[in-house]
Amino acid sequence: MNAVVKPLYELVKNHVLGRIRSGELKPGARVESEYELVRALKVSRMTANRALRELVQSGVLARVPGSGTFVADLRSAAHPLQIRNIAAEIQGRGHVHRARVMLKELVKCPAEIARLLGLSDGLAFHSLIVHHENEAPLQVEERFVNPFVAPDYMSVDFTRTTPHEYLMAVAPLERVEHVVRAMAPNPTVASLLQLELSEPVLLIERTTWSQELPASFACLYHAGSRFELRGVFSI
Amino acid sequence: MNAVVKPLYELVKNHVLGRIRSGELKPGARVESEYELVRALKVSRMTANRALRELVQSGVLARVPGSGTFVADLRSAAHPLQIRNIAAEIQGRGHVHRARVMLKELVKCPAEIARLLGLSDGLAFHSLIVHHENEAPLQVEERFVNPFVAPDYMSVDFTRTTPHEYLMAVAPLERVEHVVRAMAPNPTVASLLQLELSEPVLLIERTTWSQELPASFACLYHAGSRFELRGVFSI
DNA sequence: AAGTGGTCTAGACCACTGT
DNA sequence: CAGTGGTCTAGACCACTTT
Repeated sequence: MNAVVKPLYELVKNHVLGRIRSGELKPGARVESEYELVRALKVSRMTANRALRELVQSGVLARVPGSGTFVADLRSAAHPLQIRNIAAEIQGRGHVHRARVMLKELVKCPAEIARLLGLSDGLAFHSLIVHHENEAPLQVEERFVNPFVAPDYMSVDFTRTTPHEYLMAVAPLERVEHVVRAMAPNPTVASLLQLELSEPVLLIERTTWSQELPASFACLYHAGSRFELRGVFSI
Repeated sequence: MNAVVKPLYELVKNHVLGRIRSGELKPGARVESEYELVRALKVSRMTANRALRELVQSGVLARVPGSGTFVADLRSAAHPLQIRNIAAEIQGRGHVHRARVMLKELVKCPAEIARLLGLSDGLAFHSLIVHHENEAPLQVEERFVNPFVAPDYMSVDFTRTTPHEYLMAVAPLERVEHVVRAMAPNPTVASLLQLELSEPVLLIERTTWSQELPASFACLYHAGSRFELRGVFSI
């Protein structure tokens, strides 16, 4: 096993995250000041500062100069610019990612998707996975994969590797296309995300190309109340 | 007035970004080491380190311990959230765009927005416009504008020029930040979009910077059933 | 061996908030 | 006024990659 030596600022982050996870600190509650962390954890102020700054960056905390640091209203954020995978996203927030594999099969897929993936026989790998953040369902990922691009897809353990990670490894992405929309969930998605049918869902449809071939088509469903997309442009 | 003093690490980031934007540094190219930046820009190593670390975080650079810092390969040619002009969008589909100006006023804006726009007195221009496609409401645009960036905002005829067009004309964009989410509409938005309260809405919150200043904050509401965001990445 | 990134410290000055 | 966050410095030690 790897005896992982965590950086000090990670320990500081975990100290704060622990108090939030345990319920001791609710959204809006005040967090220790940098000097309090310095005294309590015997770290330098720069280390405490980095820990708090990164927790702000990942959306866990909010800071008000001259006033204090507070627990942010819990809402997930993702970065469409970096095509990150959901597991890294969740772990970056210091939370636990768990994937539940609901389906993993070879199917004759709908005609529209067969056409999108350029499959003459319509046969594609199909997976349905629910990604959890701290045991709360965050994303339902339904994916159709081109067998010619990723022939070993069925033998991957998706509780350890996300489909996205696997696809990136076997066939580097050339092109990604996204469609984002707001919609009401269908009963299956609502149930998997533990939502009422009236609660809006943010859907990202993602098509990827690799080796000059359409590689996969994914529908990523998220609870509107627990997920947001963030992006930055700079010129 | 707003005498903006940029943090040193921002200047370091801009130094590197400038060399990338100009084309001097291509993806894969080596960037100055931390010590080189220390010597060249007369900053401390911690400052150079923070600048480079944040550029890694935003996907611009990649670092290899023991080796060096490099321009990241995966650059998005287009953003999922393209800077779109709703009027051009609609006209591009061969349809008729019409804007109804519901509000155009100078207001004391909410504290959070005043902070975002860097307004000490909290006074900002405020507009509320409904954009129609062939007489059907497509987007509700609520916008707060920094008077220091666009002092003539109140005299613009928004039935002829969109706020976005006007802002682009008077002050070229430097940076845009987006947050996208799915939500249920509030009664005002539902009524303006002619929606049931149960129909999901796609909200884009957009903050723009110009001339080194926060220029505007906009909430763009769209009927989930009539609007989607599209984007492409290429490598 | 020299260079590089990763981390950490113990100070410092500033602007702002709250009392 | 004391407390807070925001930034910055000039050192330091370490593990790693490159030469």
